This record gives sequence, C-alpha cells and structure tokens, in this order.
Amino acid sequence: MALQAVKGMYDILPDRMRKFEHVDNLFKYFLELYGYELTKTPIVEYTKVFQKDNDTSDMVTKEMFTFTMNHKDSLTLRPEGTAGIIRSFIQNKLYSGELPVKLGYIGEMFRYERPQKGRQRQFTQLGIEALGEKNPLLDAEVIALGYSFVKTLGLKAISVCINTLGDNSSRMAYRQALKAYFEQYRDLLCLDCQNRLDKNPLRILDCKIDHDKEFMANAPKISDYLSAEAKAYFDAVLAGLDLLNIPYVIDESLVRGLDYYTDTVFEVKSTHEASGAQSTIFGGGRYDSLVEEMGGPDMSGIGFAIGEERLILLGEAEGIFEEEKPSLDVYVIDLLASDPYVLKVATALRNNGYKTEVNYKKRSLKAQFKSAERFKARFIAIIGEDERNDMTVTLKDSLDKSQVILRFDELLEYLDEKIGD
RNA sequence: GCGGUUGUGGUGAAGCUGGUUAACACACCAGAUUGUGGCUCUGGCAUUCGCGAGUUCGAGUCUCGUCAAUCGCCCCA
Repeated sequence: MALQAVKGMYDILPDRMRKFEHVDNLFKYFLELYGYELTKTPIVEYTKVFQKDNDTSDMVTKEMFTFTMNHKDSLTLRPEGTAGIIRSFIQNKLYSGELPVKLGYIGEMFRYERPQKGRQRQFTQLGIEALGEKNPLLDAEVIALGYSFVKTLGLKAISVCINTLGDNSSRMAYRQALKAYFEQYRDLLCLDCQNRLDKNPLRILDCKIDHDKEFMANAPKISDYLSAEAKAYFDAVLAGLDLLNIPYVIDESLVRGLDYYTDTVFEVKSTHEASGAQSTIFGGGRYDSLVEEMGGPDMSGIGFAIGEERLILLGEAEGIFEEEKPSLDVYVIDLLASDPYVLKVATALRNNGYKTEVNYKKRSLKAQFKSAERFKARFIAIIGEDERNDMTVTLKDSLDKSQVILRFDELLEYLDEKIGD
C-alpha cells in the first residue's frame, strides 16, 4: 500500500501554512501586549502528568496516545497544554519569582478520537496560563486577551459563554445534589446519561437528547450552591467583562471536559454554520487545586487554549485570509542552460533583499515567461549569450512591459529606484 | 467505541439496468513562433477506476472484506 499520513494527522501545505503563520504572528503579538512569554514544553510527558486522581473525563481515560518505551515508564503524547506547563512551572520553581507567572505556548496536541470536521488526532493549540494569582480582574483580562485576539484576526460570528463552578466545596455540594436529583429519574435518562450519572453528573446538563425532558427544568442549579465567596468572585469577573465591553452569555450548563476547573469557566464558540459539530474555538478556566495536586505550592491558575485548526477553518469560511501567494521581485530567465553568471545575478539580487527566483531548467523562452507569470514576478531579468558576454542584464518590467538593458553594476541601483522603498 | 455517505488522472468530474478504445473541462508539457508573457491552433498527458478477494463468458459498474475521506453520535480545542 502507498505510504500515507497517519489517520487524523494532516500535512500543512504552503497555502495553509501561510495562514498558520499569520495566526501565530498575531497571537505572539497579543502575548507581548499582555505580558505573556512564549515557552515550549515537550510533546511527550510521563503519563502521570495527565492523570489526576479521581479524574473521570473520557479524554484522560481513553483518548490519549499512550505507550511504553523499553518496558519502563508509560509515556503519553500531550492531549492538552496546561498539564505540561504546570509540571514545568513546578519543576523549574518558577513560582519563586514575580507572580503571576504568565506563559504562552503554541504547540501540537494529540488525542485519539475519531476524526471529523474540526477534530483531528494531531492539532495545534495556542494557549496561555497565568499562575500564582487569583483575582477576578485577571480572569476578565485573560478572557479579554483571547477575545480581542480572535476579533482582531477578523472573526465576527463568535459568542462568549461563561459560567462558574464555584470553589471546591460549592462544587462538591452541587455535584452531590445533581446526582441525587437525577437518580430519581435514572430510567428516563438516555443511556449515555445513565453512564454520566456515575461518572460526571454535570455533563448531563448539556446532553442533547435529554435536554428537553421535563425533569431537566427543575434540576438543581449551580447558582444555588455557590458559597458567598464564589458568588462574589463570579460577579466580579462579570463586572470586569462589562467594563471591557466584552459581550457574554451566562450558560449554567457549561462545565468543560477537564475535571480540574473551579470558579470561572468559559468557552468561545463560533456561531458560523461552517463550524459543524465542533463549534468551540477556545475554552479555559480557573483551577485552584491543580498546581498543588501536581506537587507544587498551593497556587491558583487560569488559562485557555485555542484550537488553531478550527480557528483557521472558520477564518477561511469568513474569508479573513489573503489567498494570494506572495509575489516575487525578480524572476531570472536563463537562456544558456545553467550559466554561472545567472546565479551571480540572482545572488546579487537576493543579497540586496529582492525576492528572486531563477529558472535552471532548460526550456523555451516562452515557457520561462509563463513560469515567471505564475510566480507573479514584478521584473523579469533575461540572460542570454549577449548579456553574459557583456556582463549585462535585460530587465523587463511586467507592469508596463518596458524593457531596458543594464550593466550588472547598474542593476541594483535601477531596481532600488523602481521598487525600493 | 457507534452510525450514515463517499472513493474514477494534478484538479473538477461523465460513465445509463455489467458488454469490452475510461467522455468532457481546467491545469500541466511540447510545437506552430529556434530571444519575449495574451489569444488561437496542433499534439501529449489514467496499461486503468482506493486496495484485496468473489460472482460472471465478461466488472469502473454487482457481493464481501479492507483502507481512506467525510458528516453525525460519544468526547472535546
């Protein structure tokens, strides 16, 4: 069988790569604006890094690329960015300096899931984590960073959903209440939800099948189980968003997949039809206990991760990218079939900052002109026997089709005048 | 892990109830035009229909399997 890429993993070819570059650059700009520093952690971690005690999410139980090397440690291709960053934060004792520590990352993540639109087995996340400070204004600021990044990129059809899970004790109490409530209706729940009832009752709330059933309406609400502090905290986050003019929707069924979140959780979704079943562009939230659980100091953190492929998919649907391949300054036509003088000219051009392409192939002048056109070359330099012998270049301007013969040492000066800024 | 749909050249695709030379268009290459881009014209470009079996005198067309893509469920960025 012919060789092919692994299922769910895709090549990023030049046309698409330009879009990734564009998105990456804007993201890096926002990191700078908000004082986050770019970091890189390994793609592979010990499996323990991703396995929390009493974690019930499917992602951790069955959707990871996990393997064992030399019958020793179990390793896992990272399914998300936060755990690795926190491991690094603890291992490198970053908590001993100025707080919060604000880190950003761009990297590949791996999840063993069935691929579909907006879901790949290898995908890229752009993320940030702010560690070591718990303040509702910081929460608002983190959301603001992501929101304005996505807005500045050019996406229009987006909506910010936010919720609070309360602190650990609020959350526990709520979870118990939900479980008790749904237990009464166990037989009425769909099969998936009967399963969720034991594993993760919060997830029942946003089940698509059971959503409209009668007993849903009276299910306990998180807002009734929040401690006074948790309630005040959430209100302060919302006030922060109001202040920043960020529109949001409070969604009490928003619980997020990973179990470590406490207090603020949020998701930014696309409302564009092209998003298919995967409409979440980015999501994140605050985690009070994760750092400590992983062996670090008792510090809270907050972060989010953006799915870059999804972002690009939507960007394409909303037409925010320039499709044009970058143009060339000069295309050098070689009529002599690989004469060193041709390379000398091309190199001189490149050394002076002109994007230059050379034809090395032996083919007709006509074919070379067509090639130059495909590259969208502004100038076409023709080198044949006469030019080589006289150390000149025939230069044709593709805009007005005018043509001049220049001595080699005049060429750069001429171009500087024509296109140099 | 579960379900639906699809799979013909570089691309978009035609191919009727199985009948033997796999349309057409674009792109690409060459030439007409041996130093000039467009147009036009001429010619070239799938030993073969994702892959493997089977049914048949005969399979791109039917059956099974397999791989892949795609959409949805689950889960999630």
